[in-house]
Amino acid sequence: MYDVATRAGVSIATVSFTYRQPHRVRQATREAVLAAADALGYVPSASARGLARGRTGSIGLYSFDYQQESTPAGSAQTDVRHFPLYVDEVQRGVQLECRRHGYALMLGAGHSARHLPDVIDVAGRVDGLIAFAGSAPPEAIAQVAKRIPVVELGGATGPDAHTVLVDNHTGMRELTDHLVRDHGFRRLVFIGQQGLPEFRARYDAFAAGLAAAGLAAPDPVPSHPTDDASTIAAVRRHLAGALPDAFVCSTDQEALVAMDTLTAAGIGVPDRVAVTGFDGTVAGRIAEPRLTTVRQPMEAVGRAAVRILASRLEGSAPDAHHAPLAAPFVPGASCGC
Amino acid sequence: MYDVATRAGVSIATVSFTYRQPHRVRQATREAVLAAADALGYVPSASARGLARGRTGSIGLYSFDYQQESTPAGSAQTDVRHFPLYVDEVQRGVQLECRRHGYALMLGAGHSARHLPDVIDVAGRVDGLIAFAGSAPPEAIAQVAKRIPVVELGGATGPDAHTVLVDNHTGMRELTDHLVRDHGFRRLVFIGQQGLPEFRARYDAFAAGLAAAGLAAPDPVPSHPTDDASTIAAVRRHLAGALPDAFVCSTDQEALVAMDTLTAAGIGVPDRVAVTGFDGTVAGRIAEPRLTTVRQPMEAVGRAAVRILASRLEGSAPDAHHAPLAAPFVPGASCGC
DNA sequence: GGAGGGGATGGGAGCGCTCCCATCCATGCG
DNA sequence: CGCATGGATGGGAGCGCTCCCATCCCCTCC
Repeated sequence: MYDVATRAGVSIATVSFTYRQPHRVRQATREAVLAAADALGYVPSASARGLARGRTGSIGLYSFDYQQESTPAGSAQTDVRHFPLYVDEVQRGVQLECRRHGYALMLGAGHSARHLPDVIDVAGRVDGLIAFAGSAPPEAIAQVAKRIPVVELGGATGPDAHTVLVDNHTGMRELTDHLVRDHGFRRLVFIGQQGLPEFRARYDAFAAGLAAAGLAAPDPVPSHPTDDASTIAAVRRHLAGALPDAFVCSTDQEALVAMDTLTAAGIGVPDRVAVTGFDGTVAGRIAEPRLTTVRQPMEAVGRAAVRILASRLEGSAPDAHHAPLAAPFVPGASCGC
Repeated sequence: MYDVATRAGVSIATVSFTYRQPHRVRQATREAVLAAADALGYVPSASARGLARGRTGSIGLYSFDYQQESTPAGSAQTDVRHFPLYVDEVQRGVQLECRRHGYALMLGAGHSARHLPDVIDVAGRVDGLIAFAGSAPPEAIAQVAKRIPVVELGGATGPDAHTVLVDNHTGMRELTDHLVRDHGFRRLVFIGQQGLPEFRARYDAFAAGLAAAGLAAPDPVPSHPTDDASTIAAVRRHLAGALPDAFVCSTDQEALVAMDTLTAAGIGVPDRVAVTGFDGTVAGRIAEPRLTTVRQPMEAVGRAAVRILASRLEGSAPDAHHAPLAAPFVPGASCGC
């Protein structure tokens, strides 16, 4: 910048103004500065700018560090890793909305190796942060939230905790009703973790559906969407005795793994047992059989998250309490339809 | 940091050392500092660090600003926009490899609205940049390349221009041979732009294939992968007279649009005309009919780009001249197979 | 022709952190 | 018991930019 100023015959303040408040600089001066910058190949330092302004102009997205390696070959869903997961589809929405608002997007992920930029690190680089609940320690997220606006996807709303509301209940209830009413299933097993509000909502809807049919809801069988081994174990546990009528999974990812596990064990889906998911990922859509699921508006979730941050950052009134986004039940073939 | 230092009863230098050179600080001191940081909810400023160190620890990815809006409903491939395109799949590779190396990833995109962070802007925030050829003005990329290492995907290699080499020729040649030899096609039309080296290589391979069969290669029909309208126009131009035997497209995206256009015009693919693509995107894989194409190792391309930057940034010797990545011919159903 | 105004420009103090040196302290040795 | 030695700290000068003020210059108006 000093060089540019020298070359243009102005002070560094003027160079700065040329970029930040162009209207305050005379046309001729502005052109001279830009010409000099061009000739010198001036690339402004975002670090310096960020330091001086106190804002970086970028938003961070912190997500899971899913498997680096591909699924072992041989499984029916081998290709699954090449299709966008829930996280990826939300990310797309975040990306698009960031562009629209003119924010750069900083990506980080945790839960694994050493060198990884952790959530605090990412937080230090951005004006606002979007994080998937469970991707980072809650304390860390809370700490960050005290400094910059944070949207925790799948988390709870609180004083300085924002989230994008999705109606997890209705779709799962419909799905459950469908299994019970239309298919006449009685023995349903629920697979999935209960750690996060959104997952609890899904189980609750499931349980409510069973209750409405006069059935007792079994406890959820623990499994974690990012840990396939846990899902496999959860399914295997039910292969011994009488097979249930259906495995209702908390996420598509788990449902796909479940289908794989069953198929590998020689148990046909949906012939001998139904499997359902939740999310509506591409992988589930092209799986064979096509997954019965509840489709979250993933891109919309990502976009909404950015909008919340943007309104926070720009001081404009937040969207008030927006209505939860709808997540419709989407019957596929994996339930036997 | 000042507060942390005060609270821990040390100087700010010691706080800094605690993070950057932990081994130089006595254990007890280190713990005191970390405890204070924790209690205070200290979030280090990456801007300040970046400014002081001269490096940010992040890598930038600059790509196309594809359509914000979804494809108009009603077309057979309506869903295509929801599947990862070439760019997305490369991005996945970049993301994964960045994580592995401990870099944060900064995303930017251009070619549209006003507020968008442009390539220079992104460049100012990172230590190294990966850009898709054609996503930003060549001069801008050249300018950036003078300051930080840049990998231009699909671009040419030069003095301070890196790129990831992909063998565009072999696969396209095989594809062409397949159409001519196995299907006996004679009238082939090539659709695609010629602006970038990789696209030229594809056309050249196509032309070489025809030449080997004693056929004259028609000039490529201009079309741009990110501008569906141009592709539609290119196809329509050939609907009047005798239909060609096949439309050989420069990218999957164009091939999908071509299929759509043909279907909409009542011309069955592959019954009345064959269509082929290039890239091997998910969208092509699940299209109906499944697209005959050449599959680029997209994730590997992204990973390789990061590795090149990493070696540049860390001073280690670059990978020497790596062999071009292979891009195999993948027959589908859209050619009539 | 001079005063008054307003826009254009320059000065300069930080922004929060890193890292080179200088300083200091605790040991071990003569 | 004094001194050399080496590791542990503190001081402080920037890193490149923004933006508040002060200054200056040119115009307009009386």
